Amino acid sequence: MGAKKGIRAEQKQRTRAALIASALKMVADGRSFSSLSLREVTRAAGVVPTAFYRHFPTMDALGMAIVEEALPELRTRMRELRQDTSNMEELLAASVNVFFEFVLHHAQEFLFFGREITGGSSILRNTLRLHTVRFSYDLADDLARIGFAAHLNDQERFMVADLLVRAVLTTSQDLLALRKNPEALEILRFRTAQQMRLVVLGMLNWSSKKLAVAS
Amino acid sequence: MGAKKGIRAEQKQRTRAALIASALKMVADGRSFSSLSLREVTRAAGVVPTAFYRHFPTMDALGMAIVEEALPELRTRMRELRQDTSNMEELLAASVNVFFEFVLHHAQEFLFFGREITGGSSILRNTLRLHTVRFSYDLADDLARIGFAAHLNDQERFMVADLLVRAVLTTSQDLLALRKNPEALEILRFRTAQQMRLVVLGMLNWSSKKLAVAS
DNA sequence: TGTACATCAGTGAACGCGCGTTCACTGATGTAC
DNA sequence: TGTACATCAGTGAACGCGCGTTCACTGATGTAC
Repeated sequence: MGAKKGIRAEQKQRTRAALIASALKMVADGRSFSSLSLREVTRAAGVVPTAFYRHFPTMDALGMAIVEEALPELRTRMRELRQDTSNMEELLAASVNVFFEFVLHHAQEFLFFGREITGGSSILRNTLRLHTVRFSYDLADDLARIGFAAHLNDQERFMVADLLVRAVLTTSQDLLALRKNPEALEILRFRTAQQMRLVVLGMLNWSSKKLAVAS
Repeated sequence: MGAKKGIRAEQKQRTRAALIASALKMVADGRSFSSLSLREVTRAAGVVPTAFYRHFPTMDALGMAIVEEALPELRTRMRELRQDTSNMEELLAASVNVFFEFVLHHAQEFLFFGREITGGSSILRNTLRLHTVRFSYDLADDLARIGFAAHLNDQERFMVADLLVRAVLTTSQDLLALRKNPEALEILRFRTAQQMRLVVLGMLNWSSKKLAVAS
């Protein structure tokens, strides 16, 4: 690993990683990103405050770097998963499992995302929302391609995808809160899979007409 | 209004309201609650910093006061709504409408809730999560009572209620972002109602068995 | 390979500023008689 | 009603502290010849 970048470049990259790791750790420990000070972050990373500016112009820029390092990977992972599964029940289970594993393996990053998608920095907030909408567009595309949603129009497919994405993404915070409790984690995983199946059931029975149900 | 509390008590209550209003305004303007300083809040409220302690021991206590003043009211409102509607389609439309109106009329409070349910103060975060779960339990109860979900067991009814509550509550941030754009607001309202109808459709067709669908 | 110069990641002192909290206070409001 | 004392919401000075950012610097790494 690490091509012939030179000793200086390697060391710089190590410091950059330490700054990111320190900020992530503090947010994962319950702090909000917008209350972190540049001095705290550099102190935890073991460098002097002014060294920060060699890597990022502002704290927001550091936050953006965290987003861009994890979310594109999850996006690719979820799309690939949907390329080669033909059974709907398997697809649902696999989606929930891959998502849960990814979140658990990137726990600090997801605590950060969940916190900051509604957080105090508008640039971070908007970037995270944009990434979320991208997941929904991807899923809407795949729904059209796979064929289960052929009886829906584009707007309706996006509506379904948006609901699925929201339902799954909002579990990530609960998921991480239950990280140390395998039993509760299984209950959440089961319920999330049930909810996705419920949505898919609704989709399969969907018609644009109103429900003709009265009590 | 304002019984015989005495001049002093009235003035104290007015200052307290000014502190809450100042904090809400700053959060609604994009700040995160945990980055607000006690001095900022008192400055905006027009009192001296030390006057704060006559009303709240800490900033967190002020945040808790905001939660307890709005969420119980919404809870009551939603429960009452579900008491006397027998038509499912009407019930869905009315739920979305009442929720949207309530959020739009308590815009600052909901910007605060949406921000702080994942925010930096663990006591605020946990209190907001508790209130959310209460909404789900209420809805699960009502699903059992109304009778559309008689073929589901308790766990399944909670699962459905949890999905509906999440789906609706997570729109509140988008809703508020679109506050000044009636056209986009209508699109969101329409989509949210569609999503609730989709979930209800899934519920009506629910069976605990796996989906027997392959492409 | 050896030398002389350039680059630049990280240093450390210094700055002015807003912070939360303490404390003794003031003076209008409330109460006991 | 009038008086004398008690209460207490809000004041204002003071404190020590951590903050972001500036600046001139050092010395190891990189490069040109």
